[in-house]
Amino acid sequence: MRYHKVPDETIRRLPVYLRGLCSFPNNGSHSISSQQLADILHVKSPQVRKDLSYFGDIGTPGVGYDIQKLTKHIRAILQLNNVHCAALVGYGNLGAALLKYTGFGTFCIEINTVFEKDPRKIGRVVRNIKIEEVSKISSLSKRGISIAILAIPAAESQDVTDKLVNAGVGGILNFTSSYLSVPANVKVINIDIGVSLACLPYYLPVGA
Amino acid sequence: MRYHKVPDETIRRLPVYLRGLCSFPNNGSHSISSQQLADILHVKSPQVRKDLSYFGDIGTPGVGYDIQKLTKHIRAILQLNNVHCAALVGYGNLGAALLKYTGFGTFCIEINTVFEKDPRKIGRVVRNIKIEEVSKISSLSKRGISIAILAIPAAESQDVTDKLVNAGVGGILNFTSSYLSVPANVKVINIDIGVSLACLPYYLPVGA
DNA sequence: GAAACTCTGTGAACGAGAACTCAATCACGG
DNA sequence: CCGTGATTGAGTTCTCGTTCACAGAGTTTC
Ligand SMILES: NC(=O)c1ccc[n+]([C@@H]2O[C@H](COP(=O)([O-])OP(=O)(O)OC[C@H]3O[C@@H](n4cnc5c(N)ncnc54)[C@H](O)[C@@H]3O)[C@@H](O)[C@H]2O)c1
Ligand SMILES: NC(=O)c1ccc[n+]([C@@H]2O[C@H](COP(=O)([O-])OP(=O)(O)OC[C@H]3O[C@@H](n4cnc5c(N)ncnc54)[C@H](O)[C@@H]3O)[C@@H](O)[C@H]2O)c1
Repeated sequence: MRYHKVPDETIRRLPVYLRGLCSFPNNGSHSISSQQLADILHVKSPQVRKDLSYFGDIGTPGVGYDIQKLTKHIRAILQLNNVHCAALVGYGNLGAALLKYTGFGTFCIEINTVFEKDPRKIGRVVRNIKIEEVSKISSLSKRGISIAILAIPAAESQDVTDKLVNAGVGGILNFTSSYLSVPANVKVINIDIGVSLACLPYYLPVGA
Repeated sequence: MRYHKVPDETIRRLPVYLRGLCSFPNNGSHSISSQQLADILHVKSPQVRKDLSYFGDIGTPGVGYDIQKLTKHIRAILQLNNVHCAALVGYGNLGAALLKYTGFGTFCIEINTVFEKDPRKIGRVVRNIKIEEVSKISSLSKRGISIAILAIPAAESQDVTDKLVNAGVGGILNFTSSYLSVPANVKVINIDIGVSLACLPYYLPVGA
């Protein structure tokens, strides 16, 4: 399923809608209006309608959106209907935290592969996953894994990225502070915690 | 120092510029052009000039930007000239990773306070920081701490946020998946790892 | 010291995304 | 089966941010 031209911002909101729908109190009614959805998620209701309208007529005028149908529809758009396996590269401070986290299941994503460079960590088993050495990255395509999470030092990131791309990985979540150079058909999403934190002082009252 | 009207996007790029300047090979030349800076950071050169021009004449035509002067200037804009102490709330998987991380020093930010709810963790000392109980949050204003990092379960986030705001905190880095309701003078920056990860499958080739 | 060259700063054009508005649509009750 | 009320979907406007283009300031060269 691919659609004409959908803003990236819309895609970013879809998982948020999904989470909102899950937590919506299922008191009798089977449907939810764009206004109710907007209230939960703290966006405006025209925003919700516009976002959803990119993907065809999902709602019914006068009623709203059928909760189950909408949920399934959003999952289909995001390709979250079947479980996606993801590979974690770098089992350090951050990598360990991500691996222990169980919340990605909401989005049908499961880390089931871990790569490391440090020989002392290779071979260890965490949450039933055996930590493998980085050279095994090339086997990702065979295993049908096309999502990777990068949690290694910045200096090594481009090198490992190239290996991931060669192994057929199509989406990378990058916690590194480096810019990753990838072919056009590979999607990188960056999370730069340091930069986000560094922005905060700007907004503080002067001298605080 | 406060400026007329600067786009949030510009502020978000300033820490990136800062990091780029630090890593710029200091081979003889004391200055750097908007083009060179743009190349390092993978943005366009007019973007760099526009961003910097919001804050007055920093560069010199025909030459570029004096590296030292520019660095100091950006630090001043972001209020990163003196060290900011930050409080971490929640010493779980993610909190522990953040506390161990040493990279925030680049931006003059230092986590020096940790709050927990779990009695088994309270009192422990990590990296010379004694983990305190959440009720101590109210003492933050006395200690001159106005930045907090939220790494606790979503269910508790609004409650703790209210306490932080009452204690005079003006900036919150929120790793929780909840929307935080705060007064207008408090800045919240959200990092929702789950949502970022959930976006990736959309961009994969269909059926991958 | 003038001419040629380099690079900044900024107003103006452009584009993307958010918010607004309203006609078309559907459920429901009489 | 038609009128009423609710709510969607989409065309339009508005806002924000990026890109462009060029005038002007500074530097170097001869
Ligand atoms: N709180 C945080 O932990 C935090 C905050 C902001 C940014 N980051 C960024 O996230 C990344 C990871 O941070 P961290 O704190 O977990 O670092 P870390 O040093 O604790 O862990 C890095 C791990 O990657 C492994 N590694 C190194 N090179 C590798 C390679 N080529 N292939 C596979 N594994 C390799 C190391 O052995 C180590 O276990 C860094 O880029 C860091 O800047 C982390
Ligand atoms: N990889 C990750 O760890 C990850 C990924 C995505 C999102 N998150 C989000 O980050 C947050 C923290 O995740 P985590 O994995 O570290 O969870 P965690 O359960 O490991 O840690 C939470 C910690 O917060 C403490 N806590 C609970 N209530 C508190 C309160 N009121 N005051 C102070 N401390 C309190 C708990 O005692 C615990 O130590 C969650 O909201 C989670 O959804 C984490």
